[in-house]
Amino acid sequence: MIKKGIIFDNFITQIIDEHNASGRFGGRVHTRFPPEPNGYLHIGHAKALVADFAIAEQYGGLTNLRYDDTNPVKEDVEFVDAIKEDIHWLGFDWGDREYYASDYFEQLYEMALQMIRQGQAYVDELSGDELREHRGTLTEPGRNSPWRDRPMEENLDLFERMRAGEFPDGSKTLRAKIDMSSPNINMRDPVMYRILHATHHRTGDQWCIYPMYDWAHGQSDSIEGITHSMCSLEYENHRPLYDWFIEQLGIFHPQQIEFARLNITHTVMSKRKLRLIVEQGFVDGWADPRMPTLAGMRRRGYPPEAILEFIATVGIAKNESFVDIELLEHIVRDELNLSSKRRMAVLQPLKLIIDNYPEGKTEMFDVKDFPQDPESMSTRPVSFSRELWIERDDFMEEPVPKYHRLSPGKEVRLMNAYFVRAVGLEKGPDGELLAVHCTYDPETRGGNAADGRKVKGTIHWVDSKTALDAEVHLYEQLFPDAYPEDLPEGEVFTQHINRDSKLVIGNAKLEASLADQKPGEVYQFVRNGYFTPDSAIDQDGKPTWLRTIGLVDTWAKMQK
RNA sequence: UGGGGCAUGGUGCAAUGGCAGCACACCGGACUUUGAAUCCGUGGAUCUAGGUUCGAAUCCUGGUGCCCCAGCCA
Repeated sequence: MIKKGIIFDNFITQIIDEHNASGRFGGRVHTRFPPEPNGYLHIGHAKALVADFAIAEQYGGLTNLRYDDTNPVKEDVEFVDAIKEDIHWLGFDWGDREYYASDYFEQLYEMALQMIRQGQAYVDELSGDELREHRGTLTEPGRNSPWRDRPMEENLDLFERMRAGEFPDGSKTLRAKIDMSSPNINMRDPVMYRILHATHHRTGDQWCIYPMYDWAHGQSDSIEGITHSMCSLEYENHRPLYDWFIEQLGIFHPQQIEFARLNITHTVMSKRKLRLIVEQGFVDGWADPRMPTLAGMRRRGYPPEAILEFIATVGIAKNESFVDIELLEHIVRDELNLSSKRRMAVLQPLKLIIDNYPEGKTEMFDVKDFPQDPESMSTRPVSFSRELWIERDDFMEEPVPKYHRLSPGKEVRLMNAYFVRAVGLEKGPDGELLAVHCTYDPETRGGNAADGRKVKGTIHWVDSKTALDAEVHLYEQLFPDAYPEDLPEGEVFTQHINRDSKLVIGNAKLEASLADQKPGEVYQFVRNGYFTPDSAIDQDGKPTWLRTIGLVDTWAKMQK
C-alpha cells in the first residue's frame, strides 16, 4: 500500500533501537495515529501521520488508527470519514485496527474507580473559577481543595452518581490527588472527568461524564499495547502525568516521545483557524483548493508521494522550525515533472494567422507526451491549421531587450510545428491588438530548419479549429501576506485572508486531446505550470481546470 | 521571575570526541523544441564566554536567545 519506502534515521529511531537492544518491548514496535475528529487533516498532521505509520513499518510493526474522541461538543462523524480517506490517500493503512477512545469509556471508568479506592482520586466541587484560583500560578504553588480529603466511600458514591447524571454540568469533577505544589502545573491535581450532558457522535447519550485527554490517552495507549506513543512537543510537560497514571494503575507502560510539529511559511496550521475560515465562508469547505488540508491538496492534484517526500526531507526532530513553502512546491514540481503529460494550452489567447498557410487545410502532428523521457513512445495527435491561438504575452509589439519570443519581423518556432515570422498586426478601433499575422516556412516542419538555422524562442499554440474552451482557476493558498501564527484569532485574523486567491480565467484555449482528460490526473501545460481537471462543470458546460502549481518563472525574475 | 524543552549557512536536516556534510533558496556558467527541467560550479554556518582534551558542533560550567505550561480543550 505504501508507495515509497521512507527510511528514517533520527532521534526516534535511536530510542527505538535502544529499546530493541534492551528488550524493553520484546522487539515490538506498535504506534498509533490519534487524531481528534474535529476537522480535516492538514499538511501539519502529515508529519505525525508519517512518523507513526512509516516508522512502525520500518520496524515491521503496526499502527493503530485511534480517534481521540473524548470531547463530544467538538467532534463529528464527517471528520471521522474524511480522516480515513486522507490516510489512505497517503498510502497508509491501519488494517482492522480502527479504535476510538470512546470504546474505552467503560474501562476508563473502572480505572477511575480503582484510583479512588487507592486514595488517588477525589470528587471535587470547586467551580471553574475556584479551581483556577486554587491551582496557583507558574511561580506560586497551588492550594488543596477543601474536598480533597473526602472519605473514599463518599468519593465512590459521588462519582457513581456523577455518571448516573444526578449533577449538572460543571458542578463536580473527578481529580487526581497528586501534589498541589508541584512545579509542573499538570501535576497539581489534574481533572480526570468533567460532567458534560452532551450527545457523543458514537456513544450518544450513554455518558454524561467524559474523560480528559490526560486521563484517556495514556490508558488508551496501554490498552492497545502501544509501545511508542509519538506526540508534539507541547506534551512534554504532560509526560510525567502520563507516566504517573500508568504507574499507579500498574498497567502496561508505553513510551511517550515528543517531536516538533511542522510549521510552513505562509501556511495556517491551526485547526481552529482553518475551521474559522470554513465556517465564515471564506472558502468552499475543507477541501477547497486554497486550503492547506490534505483534501485540498489532493483536489489540486498534489501527488501523495510528494507529501511523503516532503516530510522525509524536512525530517523529524525536536527543533521548532519554519519550513519554507518553496521546498514543498519544489518537491511537488519535481514529482509532477516526471509523471505528468505535457499539453499545449493557452491561458490568455491571442489570434495568430499564418498568411501563407492554405485556408481550409489541417495537418496533424504526433506530439510526445513525455518529451524529456527518450524511452517514452507515448504521443497524441495535435491538429494544426491557418489560424492558431498563442499566449498574449508571447508577442510583444515593441520587444524589450532579451525578449526571445514573437515580435514584428522576428522568427520563432511554434512548438512541434513550424518556424513563423511575424509580418503584420490587426488592430481594433481603439488600437487594441486583435490578431498577429505571420508567414511560415514549410521547410521547418516538425520544428527544425533544413538549412540548420536556429531560432531563440519557442512558443506554444493551440489550433483554433479544434481548441477547447475552458475555465481555468489559478488558486493561491490563503494568507500569503502574513504568518498566521502571528495573527490573533477572530476579526483580526480574518482581515488578513487573501481574498484575491481565486483568480479565474474564463476563455482559455486547450488542445483538443484534453477533452478526454482523466479526473485526478495532472498535466503540465507548457510554460504555464501544472493543471488538473476539476470535477465541477461551470454554467456554460465548459470544463474547469485547477492549477496544481505554477512553474518557476525565470523570465519574471529577469524583469525585476 | 517556577518547571519543561530547543539553539549548526538565508531555510530545514545530518555529523553522537577525529577533515562540519546534504537538500531547498541565492548567485554564475553550459545545454535546451517549455526563459521550465537537466548538468556543472561559487559563496556562505556550529548562540556566547570559559574549561577538559593531542583534538570539541559533540563532554563540563556560566551566560544569552527562542518555544511550551496557570482549559472542566486535545
